[in-house]
Amino acid sequence: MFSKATEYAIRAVIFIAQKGSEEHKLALPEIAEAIQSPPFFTAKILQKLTNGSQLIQSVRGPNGGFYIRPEKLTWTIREILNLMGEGEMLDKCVLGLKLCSEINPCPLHEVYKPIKTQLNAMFENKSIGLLVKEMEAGKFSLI
Amino acid sequence: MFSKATEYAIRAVIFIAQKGSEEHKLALPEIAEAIQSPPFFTAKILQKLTNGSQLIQSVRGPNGGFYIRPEKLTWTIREILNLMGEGEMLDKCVLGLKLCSEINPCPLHEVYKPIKTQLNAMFENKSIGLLVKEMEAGKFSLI
DNA sequence: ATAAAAAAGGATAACTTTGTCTTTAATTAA
DNA sequence: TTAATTAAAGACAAAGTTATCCTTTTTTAT
Repeated sequence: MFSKATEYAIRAVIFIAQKGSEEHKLALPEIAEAIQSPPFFTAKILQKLTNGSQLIQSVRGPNGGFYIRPEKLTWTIREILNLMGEGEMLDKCVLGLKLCSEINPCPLHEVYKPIKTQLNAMFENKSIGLLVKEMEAGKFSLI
Repeated sequence: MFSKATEYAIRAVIFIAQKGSEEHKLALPEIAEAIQSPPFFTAKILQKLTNGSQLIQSVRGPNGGFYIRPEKLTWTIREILNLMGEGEMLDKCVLGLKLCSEINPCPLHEVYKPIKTQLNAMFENKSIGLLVKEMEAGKFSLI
């Protein structure tokens, strides 16, 4: 459904939100280990999430690492998708038609419409903070 | 959601089913034009759909081209996905976790479950023949 | 038979994604 | 102030995807 990069991004953000804080930053090797992702590649991905939007924070040097500011916990998966450049996937035609729309629908348009609505709802309703809370409840895993 | 190759494959099959027959085969340029795909690339894709499964038939030489046997009209989009090697996408974890399952769920597993069910139903219920009938009803487009 | 038409098959190129490595810059602790 | 630590940045490599071209094979019509 998504690229590897985006999958790693979502998992990393959830892990950082759950285990990190300004007082206890998480270093790259720990993150990559936790979400089972290639460390150097993960570094590149995290840069996308720090640079413009500062969805996550990074600090260099000893005891440096990554953490997320509490106010960012209201952000949703959808925001991560947007930052990774895959947000539009949720708007696009399932058959890749450029012109697919209500007035010029592809053969799957009508069936896919309610599913697309639910996909959008899923990614827009699940905030990072909510996911962390659910993780704390002990039910979920990142590997 | 799917690769370009798979998108082209689905569109091509629908077009061939709708406009072609053993008596009136469709040549590659006509197919590529109709579904707005790159001709040479489309040729490669159609080979995948002829070779093993013979989802579509091909005939070389003058008046040759592609068509689909009537008995193949009961096949569904899911079969096309399988032939294109993307069928497993419908079974996989939305976060790409290898171990995600009912007993080791990822944070999105529960929300995604009913959506995945609907995606599977969509691709397994829409037979090629049904899609053609809906196209005939005049509502749908392939470009 | 021969020429033309069409797909099949193979080679290759362009581009993207994924992944790794090295150097640089920033920060901290001693 | 110095050394160690950590992310940032850039270069690069490997693999996969998308796309094009060329030659071969098959088939048909003449």
